[in-house]
Amino acid sequence: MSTQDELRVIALAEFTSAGYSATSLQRIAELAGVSKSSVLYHFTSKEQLLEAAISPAIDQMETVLAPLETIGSLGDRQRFLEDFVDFLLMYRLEVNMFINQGPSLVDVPVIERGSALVVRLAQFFSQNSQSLEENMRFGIALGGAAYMLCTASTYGLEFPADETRAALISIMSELLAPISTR
Amino acid sequence: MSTQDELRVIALAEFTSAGYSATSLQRIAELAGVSKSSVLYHFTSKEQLLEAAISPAIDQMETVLAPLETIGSLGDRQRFLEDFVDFLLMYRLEVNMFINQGPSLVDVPVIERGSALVVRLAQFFSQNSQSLEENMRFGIALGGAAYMLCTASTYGLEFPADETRAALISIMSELLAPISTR
DNA sequence: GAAAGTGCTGACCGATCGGTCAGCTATTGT
DNA sequence: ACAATAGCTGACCGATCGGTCAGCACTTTC
Repeated sequence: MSTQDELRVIALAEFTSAGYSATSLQRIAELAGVSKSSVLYHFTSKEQLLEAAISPAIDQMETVLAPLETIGSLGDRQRFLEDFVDFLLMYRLEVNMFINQGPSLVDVPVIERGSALVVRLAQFFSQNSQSLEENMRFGIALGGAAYMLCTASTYGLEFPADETRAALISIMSELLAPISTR
Repeated sequence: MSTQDELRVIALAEFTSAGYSATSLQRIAELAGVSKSSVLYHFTSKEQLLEAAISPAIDQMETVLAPLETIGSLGDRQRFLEDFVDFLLMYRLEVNMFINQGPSLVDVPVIERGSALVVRLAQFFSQNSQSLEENMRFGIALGGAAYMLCTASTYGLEFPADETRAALISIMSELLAPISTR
């Protein structure tokens, strides 16, 4: 793995566990075994390092959300939900970072791009409905999944991946059931 | 309201929205219209200000969790859930702070006190059970509620309090249903 | 009315922050 | 053989961080 990739991985892990502003470039450099100057050689600024760390996840989220408006049958919905859960599992660090620290990282372009996607997703799930409970179901499913997927590993709880996936699909489809069966 | 109380309220709001380490004492002082020295007169350190800001919530959580082990009937469980939801609503800023930033604030005494309470609560909901899905249901309910209660106000979504309460009780009791009806 | 205490302040401290820059070494292209 | 480029570094910069301290204004106590 190239130094640049290594730095991106290390930065993402630190940003997620300690918080973006609590993580110094010096700290990232030490964990990677290089100098702070080297970090700033590969990335022009701390903010650009953040962008590089989470933009692949936002790109993938864009792809996953692409077929959103064409969803028709219940099968489509189930398929979409599974794809979305797979996305959450694959990019759980980035998602957790975005969900938990996003509000404090406004004006970072990649964060705003992600926020727009979440808004679009939320609108789909609450379209033609002002129901408070349905909005809350969506928010709890999203925020809860993000929380669960990261604090589990933080607290040392290791779960088998496929079992986690099955449980997550089950819970989220239950949470969103009143919406998808309307 | 005394200056000390004002500082606590302002600090809590800033810590929650911008993050603990991203919030400077200077910023808190400016928002309160006093000098940074004045902040450090009322609170001996930034960490102690954090303690003062969220310890009332942890105290209340201790009170709410006190009857946990004596819960027997389904009525007890419903009553407990409602009390817990009321606690979440009353201290939503503190809970959000604790859930989202807790992992990065280890070794702060009040945070560890809160973590111990969450562990106790999680153990109650998963007692005599190693089921992954039940653990995830609890985590999603807790993390999702914390996320929803704060980002709702962050994104400008204002909901009537009693309706929010009813929806939250409904969703959480559904999420924890497989547990409480075992 | 002196003494003590409360609330608050500006000046100042060392440490650390993100970021710049000149220059070193090693590889690559011609 | 030589120039160019890539990767990386230490020295250094101004700004800001959390925190200390002497002292000011005002109120309370005796």
